[in-house]
Amino acid sequence: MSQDLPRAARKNVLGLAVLAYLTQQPMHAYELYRQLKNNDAAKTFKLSYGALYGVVKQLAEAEMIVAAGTGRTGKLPKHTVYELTDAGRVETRAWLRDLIENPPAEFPSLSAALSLVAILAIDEAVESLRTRQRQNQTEASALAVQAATTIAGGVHPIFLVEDDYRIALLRAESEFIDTLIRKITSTGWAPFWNSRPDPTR
Amino acid sequence: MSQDLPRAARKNVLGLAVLAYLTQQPMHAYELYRQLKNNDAAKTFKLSYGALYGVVKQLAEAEMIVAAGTGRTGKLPKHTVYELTDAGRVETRAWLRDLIENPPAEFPSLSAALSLVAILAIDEAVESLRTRQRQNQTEASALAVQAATTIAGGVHPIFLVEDDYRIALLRAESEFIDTLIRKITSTGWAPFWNSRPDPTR
DNA sequence: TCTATCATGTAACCAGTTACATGATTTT
DNA sequence: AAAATCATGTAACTGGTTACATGATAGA
Repeated sequence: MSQDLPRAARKNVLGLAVLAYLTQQPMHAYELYRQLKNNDAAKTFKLSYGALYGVVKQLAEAEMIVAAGTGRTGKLPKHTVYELTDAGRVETRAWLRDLIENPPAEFPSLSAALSLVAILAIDEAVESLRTRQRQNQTEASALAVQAATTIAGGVHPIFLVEDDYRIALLRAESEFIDTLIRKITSTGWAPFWNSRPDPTR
Repeated sequence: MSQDLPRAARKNVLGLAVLAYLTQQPMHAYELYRQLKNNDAAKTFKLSYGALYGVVKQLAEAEMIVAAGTGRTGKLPKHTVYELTDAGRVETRAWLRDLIENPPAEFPSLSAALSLVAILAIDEAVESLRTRQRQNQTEASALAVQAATTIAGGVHPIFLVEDDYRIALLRAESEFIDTLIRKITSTGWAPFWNSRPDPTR
C-alpha cells in the first residue's frame, strides 16, 4: 500500500509541480496552492483544490513526501507541513526528465477539429480558421507584452520559457493555417470538398 | 432534464466526433466505435468504450440524437441505432466552428516541464531536450511516410490534415528547443542557472 | 458590530478508464 | 469440438471539479 511503483503516481503532472516546489522548502498544501497561484502556474497546470490535495495525498502514500509536523499561524486552522523524502528528491528529477524525453500522447483540440473540418462548407471553414488566427495573434501579443514587462521588472527569463514556447506554438499554428487555407481554396481541393454532401440537410 | 444548454454537453470532444459521423448515416454505438477505430481517430480523440457510450448517452439526453429503433445483425446482440435530430445537425456545425474559433485552454506537458526545468542541472536539461528533439524527428518522419503511402493509395489529403498539423507542431517545437538550448548554454544564462541550489541534496 | 474575505480543508458529485460479462461466430 | 476472437454492452473503480464548511481576520 505504499512506496509503490511511481509510474502509477505519475498520472497528474501537478504532482511534479508539488515535488518541484517542495525542493525549495517544506510547505503545507494551502501554501503550495498560493505559491502556484502566485506564479501563474494555473497557465501551465490544471490547478484546483481538489486536485492539489489529491496529488499531495498520493505523493504521501507513495512516500515521496512526508508530513514534517503540523503548524499553525496565529489562531488560523492548523495545517500539515510536508517535506520531500530522499525518494522524492530522486523522483522529482526522474519525472521531469521523463516528461521531457517521453511526452505522453496529447490531444490538441485543433487536431480533432481538423479531422472533422470537411463537414463544413469551404467558406465557413476558412472564416473560422481566420478567426482562429486572429485569436492566436491577440494571445501571442499579450503574452509577449506581459513577458517583456515582467522581465523589465527584474525576473530572469528562465522563468518565462513556457510563455516563449506557447508563443512559438501559436505562431506555428497560424502559419500552418495559412498554408491550409491556401490548399483548401486551391483548384486542387475545392472540387472534391464541394462534392461532399451538405450535412445541414 | 433534457435539451438543456449544449455548453455543458460540449465537455468531451468525442461527442463532436459522434455527431459528425452520424451526419453520414444512423449508427449504433459499437459501429461508431469501429469506424472511429478504423479511421485511426484514436490519434486525435481519446477513445474508449466507456467514454463513447457515455457521450452517446449525454447526446441522447440533450436530444441531439435519438434512438431510431433497435436492430440486430444475424443473431448477434441487438443494438440501439441512433440518428441525428435537427437540433443535432445544427449543433454539429456550431460546435465544430466554436472549437476552431475559441479553443479551450490546453496544457501541453512540455509547458509544464519547461516551467520547472530550472531544477535540473544545465547539461541534464540539454541532454533531455536533445532527446526530445530526436523523438520528434522520428515521429514526424513516420507520420510523413505514412501519410505519403496513404495518399498514394488514393485517399484525399483532406483526410490527413491532422497529421500535417501534428508535423508542423513537432517541427516548431524542435526549433524552439534549438533556440532554447542556445540561450541556456549562453554566457548570459548559465551563471544565473548555476547559482540556483542543487535540489538533489 | 456587521459583513466580507481569507485560510484551510472535506465531501458530494461526475466523467472516464478498465475490467468484466455474455452469447455468436470463426479458426484450428 | 475446443479455442480464440468478435459483437455489444455494463459495472466497478478512480480521480478530478465544484460546492460547501468553519473559524479567523479585516474593513466599513
